[in-house]
Amino acid sequence: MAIPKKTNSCKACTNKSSCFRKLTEEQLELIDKNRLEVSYKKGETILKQGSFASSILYLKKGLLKLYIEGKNDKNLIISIIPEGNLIGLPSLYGDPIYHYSAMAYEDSTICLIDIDMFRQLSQDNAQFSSEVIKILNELTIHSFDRFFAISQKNIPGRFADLMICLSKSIFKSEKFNLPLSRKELAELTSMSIESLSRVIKDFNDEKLIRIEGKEFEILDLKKLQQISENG
Amino acid sequence: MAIPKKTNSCKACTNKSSCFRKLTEEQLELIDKNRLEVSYKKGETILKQGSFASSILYLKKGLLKLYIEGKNDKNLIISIIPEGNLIGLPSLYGDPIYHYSAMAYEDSTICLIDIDMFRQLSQDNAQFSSEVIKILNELTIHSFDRFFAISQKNIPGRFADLMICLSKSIFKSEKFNLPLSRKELAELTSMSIESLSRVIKDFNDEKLIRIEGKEFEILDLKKLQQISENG
DNA sequence: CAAAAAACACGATTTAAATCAAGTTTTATT
DNA sequence: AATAAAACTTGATTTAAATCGTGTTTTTTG
Repeated sequence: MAIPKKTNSCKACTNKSSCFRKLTEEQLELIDKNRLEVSYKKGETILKQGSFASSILYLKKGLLKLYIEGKNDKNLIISIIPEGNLIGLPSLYGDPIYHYSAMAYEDSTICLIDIDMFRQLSQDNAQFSSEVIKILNELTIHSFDRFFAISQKNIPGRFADLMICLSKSIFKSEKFNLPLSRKELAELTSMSIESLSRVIKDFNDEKLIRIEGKEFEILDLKKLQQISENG
Repeated sequence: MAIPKKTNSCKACTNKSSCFRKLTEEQLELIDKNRLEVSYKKGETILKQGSFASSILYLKKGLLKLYIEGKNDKNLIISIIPEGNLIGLPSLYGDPIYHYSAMAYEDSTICLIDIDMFRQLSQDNAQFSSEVIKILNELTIHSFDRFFAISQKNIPGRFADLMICLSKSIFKSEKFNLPLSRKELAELTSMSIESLSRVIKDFNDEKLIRIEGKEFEILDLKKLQQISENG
């Protein structure tokens, strides 16, 4: 974890989370004054499941995974989070501990916002509060989708699902650079590394995708969607 | 669906959801005046995934399942809901459709609360709003747990998990009557009916549980927890 | 209450995917 | 740049769990 430092201001932050747009200028300034900005290197742990939830985190720059830690290295990735998103909201009210861990997939910049201040803002500003609910609900719905795919679909279906999700929801492009190892991709789709390797080869051979190292490109979205549906 | 009728008042409702306790008397009366009370028979569909979210539902009496509908009868049960709980909150802000279906496991009574009124109350009453967030977060955390169990644990582990969850979270007793068919229990644990049948037999033989028809009793919680951990 | 249908149990067989094994490529380290 | 280590690929084998087949019990219905 690097030494805290601040750059820019919340007001000037171009990709801020939708809920912050609901704040008054004074409220945004309050956050700005009290936030801490921290840099993490690729692979560093940002949040540890089970620790006290003292902050809501804002991912200013980078890419990370949220995951549940189980026994014997059995991890379950809840979600991939691109920049502009909040982390830790499920700990805002209720049990004041973090329910998942977070790890940086690439070098990332995080703003730490004191959770009590965040709570106070949700009490003072109903618009902000309902936007927070909206964000929470989007995470819930997204995790239901993942839940469904992982528990009901076969290997090609799950991988097609992942490709579509990355392209549409995360990178918003049919071509993207994904800084994940095969091990991490396997974890993401709940399959073994070998099965992942095979499905990549198959999809490459059938020209559904083009994967070279960390370079991904969707070639046949229609067919991928079909595989996702039937799988 | 039966003809709407009302019994008692919200004020007198003994097992009301925690968020309603945060309302003023006037606000609670407002709900009371505008709510509809509907009865459902066992097996009836209460909510249909994909339909317009016009109400937040309150389960006054009964037991139901929330589930995601997939293709080819591939359903995924999100959660079992005992009385006193709200249904449809993930549709409060954001996409105004229901993201899951709900079916009555036993004869149930539901209060329908207009979603716009519910939204208005969350705008007017910050305490209410934060309690709603708390409830949403509990659902999220609970579904993460289920997510993890189903995607990472083997059959005995998943079934032990279910038994512990039913006993501790739903029925709050080591003895309970569960009005579910084997098919529904199988759906709940993402396994085939035959596998479920076998694990029930095994657990019965090993005296971990006593299951006779719909009568369930936990006999050896310690061992169940061990199986859940290792599975 | 009898007949039909549905739910359930359980052994045999199949199958999807994990594990194992061995080689190759890429990345990191001295 | 040479060596070691890690990451990745690919085929062979194993295995957990699904499916299939059949008999039994329970529930529903005319």
